[in-house]
Amino acid sequence: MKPETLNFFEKVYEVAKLIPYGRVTSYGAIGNYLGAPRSARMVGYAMNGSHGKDVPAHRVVNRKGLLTGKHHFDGTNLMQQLLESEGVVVIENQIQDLKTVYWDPTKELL
DNA sequence: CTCTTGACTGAGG
DNA sequence: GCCTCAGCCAAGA
Repeated sequence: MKPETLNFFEKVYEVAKLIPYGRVTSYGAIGNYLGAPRSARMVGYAMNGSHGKDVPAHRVVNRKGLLTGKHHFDGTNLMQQLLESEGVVVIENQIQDLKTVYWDPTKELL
């Protein structure tokens, strides 16, 4: 049995918790930090189970800065509202100045 | 076991 | 910069 697979979900949660206030990152960045740059979809899949945990899933978006996971939140604009509350400018599910608020764990956290 | 789906990404036109 | 195609891994039916 490969414990790494089981840790994968937990690792995703840990990294998500490490995201600084007012910053966002991409699924691929987290996956890359975990050593699985090709498992970006799995990161999103893992986030699917982040409900009920202290994981700021609203800070995790795709590489385009698009809030693709907003449909998984209760409200229709909850995810966007949370980000804007942290100082992140979001328009129509699209993060503005992405490179400014972008946070790469492999560069910033390393 | 096989097929489908998904909170993705990179490459090509 | 935008659109489309293919690759990727895991879970559910």
